[in-house]
Amino acid sequence: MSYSDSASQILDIAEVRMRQAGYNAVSYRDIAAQMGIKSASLHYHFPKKEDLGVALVQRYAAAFQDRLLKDLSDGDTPRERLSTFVNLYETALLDHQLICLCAVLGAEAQGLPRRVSREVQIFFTQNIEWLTSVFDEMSVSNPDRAAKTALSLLEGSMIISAVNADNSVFKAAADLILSRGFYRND
Amino acid sequence: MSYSDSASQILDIAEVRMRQAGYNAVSYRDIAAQMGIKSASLHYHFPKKEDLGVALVQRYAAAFQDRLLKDLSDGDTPRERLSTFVNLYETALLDHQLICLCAVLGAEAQGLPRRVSREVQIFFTQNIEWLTSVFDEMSVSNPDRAAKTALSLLEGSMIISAVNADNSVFKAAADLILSRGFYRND
DNA sequence: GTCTATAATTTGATAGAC
DNA sequence: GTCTATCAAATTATAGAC
Repeated sequence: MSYSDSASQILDIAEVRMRQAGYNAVSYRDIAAQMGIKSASLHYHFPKKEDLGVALVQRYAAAFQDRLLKDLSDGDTPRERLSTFVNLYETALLDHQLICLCAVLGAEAQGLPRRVSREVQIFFTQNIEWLTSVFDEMSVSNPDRAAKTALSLLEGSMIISAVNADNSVFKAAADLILSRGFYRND
Repeated sequence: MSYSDSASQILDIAEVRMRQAGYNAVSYRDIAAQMGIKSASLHYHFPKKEDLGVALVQRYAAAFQDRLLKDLSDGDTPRERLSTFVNLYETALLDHQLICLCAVLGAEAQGLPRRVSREVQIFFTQNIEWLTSVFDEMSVSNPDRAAKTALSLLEGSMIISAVNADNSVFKAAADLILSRGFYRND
């Protein structure tokens, strides 16, 4: 999926706002104002808000995958790949002070158009699958469990860190995921 | 803080909707419709929506503390107290299919009135402090770190479990928190 | 405490010209 | 692709009667 310059700019503005304040806080009027155009023009690119929401999550998930592949190197150990994964979340929080889009939308999923919440579900599922395969290579006794807890740690700690303005919460989560104790057998 | 019957009912309805779809998805009109009264009447109890939001989080946090104290027994070991804490979250998710109110509001905190987001912050901070004291009694090497990761696990896994309609994510998080490996030294 | 009436604003959305 | 013009609906909120 590729977008025009205008469509990309719409998605850029919408993404920032949505990651700060949620789906319902994003309005065509505000986006258009930031772009210096009229809100009616946005409907040319995304006829319904639902279309904008779906495109946003799809682009976000694709960009996440792209970035992950670019940051990975051929000779990386499973543990290094895990670290790269965690770093993607860390960069978003520390450099851009933004929570994961899917954490925000996931929290209000029952109020979203189904097409949007389905994309969020796909993002979580793909992340869990990717993490499971990494933990599997690390010979963790229960890779699926490790993957689910690791993703929960990242998403949950982002939220608490942002609210409390305390990055130590995220760092504690990231450290735990990368610690030996995390994937050691019980 | 105590509320009249009407105020309590308003808060009840608002809480369910907010935990499903977020702050902006709650409207005076919808609440009034469910109560069989007019939306203007709600302003007698909560003049501004911000007041409703603040009252909601305060009541939620107080009810959480009350329930925790009631569920705890005098002879409980630290480990049993931890289990009781986790059970509060588990009950909300499994029995009522609701995410923690503060997880939802925390995710969109940057778009909330400051008085509301401050209450969310207080809830998180108090939970971390309570958990820290429990982990401290368990002789965990870093109780603060354990508390922050435990809360992150609970909040994050609730969101993912709800979106994916897969309670195994929450169970994996709960199991990890209560496992020996979680609070073992690295 | 609840009502009627009303206001001001915002919002998503459409039709049709350029 | 963007504009003007317009709309219907929703939303928060207030004033004043009952």
